[in-house]
Amino acid sequence: MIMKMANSRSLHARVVGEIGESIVSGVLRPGDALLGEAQLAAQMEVSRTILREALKVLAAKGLIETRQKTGMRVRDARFWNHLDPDVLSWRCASMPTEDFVGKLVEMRAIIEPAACMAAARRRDAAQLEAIGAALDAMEDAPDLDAWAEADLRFHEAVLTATNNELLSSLFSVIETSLATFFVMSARTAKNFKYSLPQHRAVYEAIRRRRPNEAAEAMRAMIDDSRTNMRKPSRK
Amino acid sequence: MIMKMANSRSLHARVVGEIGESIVSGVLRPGDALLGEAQLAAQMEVSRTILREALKVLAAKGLIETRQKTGMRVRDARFWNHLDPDVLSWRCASMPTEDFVGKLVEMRAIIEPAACMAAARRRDAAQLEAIGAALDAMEDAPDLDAWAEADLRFHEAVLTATNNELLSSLFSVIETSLATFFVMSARTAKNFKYSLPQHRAVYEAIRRRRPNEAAEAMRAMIDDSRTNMRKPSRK
DNA sequence: AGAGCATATTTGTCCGACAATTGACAAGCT
DNA sequence: AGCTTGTCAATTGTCGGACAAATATGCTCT
Repeated sequence: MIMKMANSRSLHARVVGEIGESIVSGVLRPGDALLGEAQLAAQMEVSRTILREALKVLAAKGLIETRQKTGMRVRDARFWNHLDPDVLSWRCASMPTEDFVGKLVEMRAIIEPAACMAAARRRDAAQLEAIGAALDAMEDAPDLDAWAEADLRFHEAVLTATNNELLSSLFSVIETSLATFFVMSARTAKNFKYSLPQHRAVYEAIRRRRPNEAAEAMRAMIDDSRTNMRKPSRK
Repeated sequence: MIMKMANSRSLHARVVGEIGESIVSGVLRPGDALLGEAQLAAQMEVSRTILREALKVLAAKGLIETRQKTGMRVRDARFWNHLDPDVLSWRCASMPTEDFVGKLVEMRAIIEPAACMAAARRRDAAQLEAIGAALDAMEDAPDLDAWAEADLRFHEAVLTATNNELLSSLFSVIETSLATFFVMSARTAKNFKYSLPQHRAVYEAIRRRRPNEAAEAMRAMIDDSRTNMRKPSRK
């Protein structure tokens, strides 16, 4: 009686997740040798075929390297695709370090104001509408979950409105940063809409096609959330 | 007599490259259905096992999705991991469009000044030394190839000096952008060192720990390279 | 002791088989 | 007729075994 239903994902997805998380979270350190394919497959209770599919995916993300006879080793962190959505989420699976949260916020502070500027210049009507719809959903959000969902949609819509898919691909970073922020500030669930005016300011600046104002409004919003995240550690 | 040596890479790497490039370059359009695994494997002259390893990697990059019974389809471009080093390089394999080059430069203009600022604040002695070494190599470069190699190292060293691995992971974008620039400006191979003073200015600002000066110097350098890239199309 | 060789171990590749999923179609019921 | 239901078939998902290729290790011979 095996309870495989723990994760409904396909087998190889489960294996990728387990090993990937072990590596990114530091259980397996760079330079460590993974046991051979055969033993690893047995330990995970999958066939070698499936394990190898998973290993190829991890290798594509830069997490491991494999050479014949020597076996597989965890690569040094500087080779990892840190921007890969999976790598990011694995990194936050076990409560992210304060250090990492700081790096996420730094990325937001670099990306989002610049994205607002680009969006204010190049957004079309439909893209503005998408941002507005997210803003409305934030305003009508009955609880923190609904707010969080709409908030993510807002920031994604802004990225999309830049019409630069390289920029919008960075949404996974913003997503991870915001998700972390939500769990860290869950206790202050009472007035979770406090940042609505700031979001509205961003929307208005983009609507009126004012790049500098949009960037400035976004910068203010990020600064604000930065200080709000420091509060818990101050107590 | 099969000439497999065309690409010395392993089989699955070759398959990943071929299919990935077909998708990213537009030969296969989003929504297109790939033939079944069996036929595809036969067409590529590899076993289904190898093909499947390749497909999993492509799926991990967001390029394809696979469902039972339906088969495999190319996903919409908005799901692609545009920042994945492989995806970036595939995109430039067949002469990148002017539109894409513009997006690459926009990314540089966002990332690198911010990175210079962070590097000026947080770099340690060894990281400064790495930047300086790359600068020296640029100065001593005998030809364009040596210059290009040192130039890449310079920008990578700056990214590394930010001590934010998320930021340094964006090097693949800068790398692609610079590589494109080198091939587009190959004709002006005579005075290929014209940007040396600008690089030196960046180095000096980082050495003296002047964030704003460093960012400004980098901005000037990017603006300059932007105009130099427009020249060919002006004629 | 050093160079070269034999060997064993590990990954790379291939094959054939069966299970699971699910779109499509046909049959039957209301 | 329209809807439901059940069967079928096509495709991916998973498995195990087999052999090839590469190479670290240790042995042998000089």
